[in-house]
Amino acid sequence: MEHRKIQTMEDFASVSGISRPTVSKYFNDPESVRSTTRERIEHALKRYEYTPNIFAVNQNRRLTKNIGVIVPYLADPFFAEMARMIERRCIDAGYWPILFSSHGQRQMEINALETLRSLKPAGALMAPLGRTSDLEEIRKFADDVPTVAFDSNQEIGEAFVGSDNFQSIGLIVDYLCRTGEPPCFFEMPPVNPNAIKRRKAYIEAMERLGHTPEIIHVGGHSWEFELMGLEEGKRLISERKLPSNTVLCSNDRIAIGLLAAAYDQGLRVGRGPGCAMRIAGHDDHPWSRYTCPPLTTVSQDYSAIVERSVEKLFEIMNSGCKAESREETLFEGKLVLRLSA
Amino acid sequence: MEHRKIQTMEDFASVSGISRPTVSKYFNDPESVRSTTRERIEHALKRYEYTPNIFAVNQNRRLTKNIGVIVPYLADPFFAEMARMIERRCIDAGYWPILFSSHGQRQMEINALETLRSLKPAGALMAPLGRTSDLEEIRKFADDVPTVAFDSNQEIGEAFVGSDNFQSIGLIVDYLCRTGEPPCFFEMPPVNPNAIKRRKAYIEAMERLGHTPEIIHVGGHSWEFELMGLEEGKRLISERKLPSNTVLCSNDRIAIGLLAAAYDQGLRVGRGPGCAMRIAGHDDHPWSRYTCPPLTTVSQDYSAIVERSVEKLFEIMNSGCKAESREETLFEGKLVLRLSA
DNA sequence: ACTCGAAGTTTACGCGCGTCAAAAAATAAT
DNA sequence: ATTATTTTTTGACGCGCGTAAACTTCGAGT
Repeated sequence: MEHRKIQTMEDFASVSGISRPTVSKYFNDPESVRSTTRERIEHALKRYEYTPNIFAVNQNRRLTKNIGVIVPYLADPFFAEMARMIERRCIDAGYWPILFSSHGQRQMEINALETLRSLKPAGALMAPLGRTSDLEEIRKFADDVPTVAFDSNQEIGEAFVGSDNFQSIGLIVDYLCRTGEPPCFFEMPPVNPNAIKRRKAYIEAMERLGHTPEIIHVGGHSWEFELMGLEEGKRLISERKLPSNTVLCSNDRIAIGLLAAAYDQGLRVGRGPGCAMRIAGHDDHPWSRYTCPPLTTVSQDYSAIVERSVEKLFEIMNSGCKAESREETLFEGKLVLRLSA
Repeated sequence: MEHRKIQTMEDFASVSGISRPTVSKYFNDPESVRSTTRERIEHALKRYEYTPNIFAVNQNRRLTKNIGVIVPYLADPFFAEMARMIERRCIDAGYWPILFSSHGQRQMEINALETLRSLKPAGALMAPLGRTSDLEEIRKFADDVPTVAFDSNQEIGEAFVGSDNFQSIGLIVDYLCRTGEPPCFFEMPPVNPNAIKRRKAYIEAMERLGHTPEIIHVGGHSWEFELMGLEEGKRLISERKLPSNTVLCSNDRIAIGLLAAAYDQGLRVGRGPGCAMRIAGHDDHPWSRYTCPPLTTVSQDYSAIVERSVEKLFEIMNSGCKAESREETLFEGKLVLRLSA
C-alpha cells in the first residue's frame, strides 16, 4: 500500500504497466478494454491515487460528460427536490451534473446558459423561468446543446416533460364541486405556461360542471408566492371579496400563504362543520403536509417527471441528431386528500 | 457588426490587433494592461464573440477562479437562501461558484469534496453535515484548499462563521420564561454542533433563571425535521408527556412539525388566552412567518454570516498562507416575536 | 500449428492557453 | 533629444490528455 499520489496519466500508465492510450481508453469506457487489462488497471488504481485531470480531459473531448441542470428558483423545495433526483440519476449514469438556479431572475438565467455553454455540456435539463425567460437566448442554446425542458412547457428544447394540468386541475375541481361550494381560483402570477394552463383548465372544468368560474388575479412576476397568498388573502378576506368560500390555489405555495391569511383573519379552514372556508392547492409541495390544516392538493409525479426527463435527454444525446418533432410527455396528478378541503 | 464567433485566443488576438500574450494578460486582469490597449481589446470584444476556453484556461493555471460551495441539504430553504447569497457575492468578486449539496448523506459530502478537488478550486465555503461528516476527509481537503466553514462549527477549515447559539437561545429562553411557563426543549437530532450547543445553551439559560431544564430527545440523524416534530409531537401530546406547555424547538423546521402536531391534536397554539401551548423556534426560517400561528423565533443573521464568510475566504486566499489560528466569528440572533409564543 | 480479427503498444500530433525570456516599441522622465 | 522605465511583441515551451496510424501481440477457432 503506497497510496502515492500520481499526477499524470503517463505516470499512472507506467506504474500499472499499461500504455497510456490504453489507460485513456479505460477511463473513457472501462468496458472497451480486455478484462485482464481492466483488472490490472483497477488493481493499480487501488494502490495509487489517480484521477484524470478534468480540465485536460474536457479540453480534448469535443463533448464533455457535463450535464447542465437549470432550475428557476432553488429556494423552492419543489425544485430543490427535483434537482436532487436529477443529480442522482445523472451521476449514476456516469455524467456530471452541474446545478444552476436562476433565482427568479432573467439575467441569472441567461448567465447560467452562458456559463453552461462554456462548459461544453453533453446535454441540459432546464426548467425555464417562464414568461421572463429570454426565449431567443434559450433557443440559441438549445440549438447547440441537446436540451430537455421540464416543469414549464416553454416551447424550448427538443422535448418537454411535465404535468398534465388539465387532468390535475380537472380532478380537484371535480372533487371540490362534488363535496361543497364550487371553488374560485386564486391564480399565481402568470410567470409561466403552467400558470396560464391551470387557469384555463379551471375555467374549462367549471364550465363543464355548469358552474361560473371566478378568478382572483394577482399581478407581478415575483416568485414569492407565499407572500402574495398572505397579503392578497388578508385583503380579500377582510374586505369580504372572496367569490367563494372554497379557494383553489394554482399552487401550494400560494395556498400556504392563503392559509396563513385565513388564520390571521380568524377563519377556520377545513371541510368539517364549523369551518368557514376550504383551501386547496396544486403540486403536493414537500411542506404541504405540515400546514395547519394539512393541505388538500393534487400531486405532481416528481419522480416520474425526473425519470422521463433524464431518460429522454439521454436518448437525444445518443441519437446524435435533432429530433424531427418536439415530444411532450405529460404525467397525471393524483388527488391528495388532507384536511384543508 | 460581424459578431463572428471566434474560437481561439490566437484568432481573437489577430482580429483585435494585439498579441496573444497581451490578450491573455487582459483576461487574467484587465487592469494589468495599458488603458489604450484595454480599450482596443474591449472594442474588439464588442465586435466579435469570444470567451476563453474555460478548460484550457484552468488546465494551465495552478489555481482556478472556482469556489466550491457545499451545503448539507439544499432542500432546506435556509441553505438554499444562503447558497444564493454566496453565489451572488462570489460572482461579483469575479469568481465562479460551484454549488454542491450533500443531501444529508455522508457519501455525497465526500463525493462533493472529491469532485471539487478535481476542479482545483481557489477556495471553498462549506457548511458541513456535522456528526455524519467524514472529518478526516474534510481536513485533508482543507489542507490543500483554503476553506471557510459556516453554519455548523465542526473544527474544520481555517475559519468559522456562524451564529452565537448561547446568545440566541439565551435570548428566547429569557423571553419565554418572562412571559409564561418556562419552556421545555424539543431537541433536534444531534446532527451537528449547533444541536449540541443549543441544548447546552438551553440548560445554562434555564439554570441561570432558576428553572429545571426539561429536554425532549429525538434520536436518529435524519434531516427530515418537520416529520420528527410532527410524529414525536403527536405522540407526546396524545400521551400527555409534554413536560411544559411551552416548547422551545431547537430549530424552526421542528417547530413547523410540532405546530402541525398541535393542530392535529386540537391544541390551540399561541400566547393569548384560550391557547393550550406555546411553541418557539430558532433560525427564522424563510417560512416561519407563514405558519399558523406565525412562529416566534430567533433570527440568524443570514446576510452577515454570508458576507463575513466570503470576506474571510477571500482574505485567506489572498494571504496565500495558512493562518496560525482558526478564527471564529459569531453573530448574534434577534428575537422575532410573532404569535406562536 | 496456423490464421485472423481483436486488443494493446509506440509514436506523434494537436487542443487552447499560461507563462517565460529576450527583443522591440511606447511612454515617461531627465 | 537622450535616457530610463514600462508595456507589448515575438517565439517558444509545457500543461495533461484525446486520438489517429502503423505496428505488434494476444487469444479463440478451424
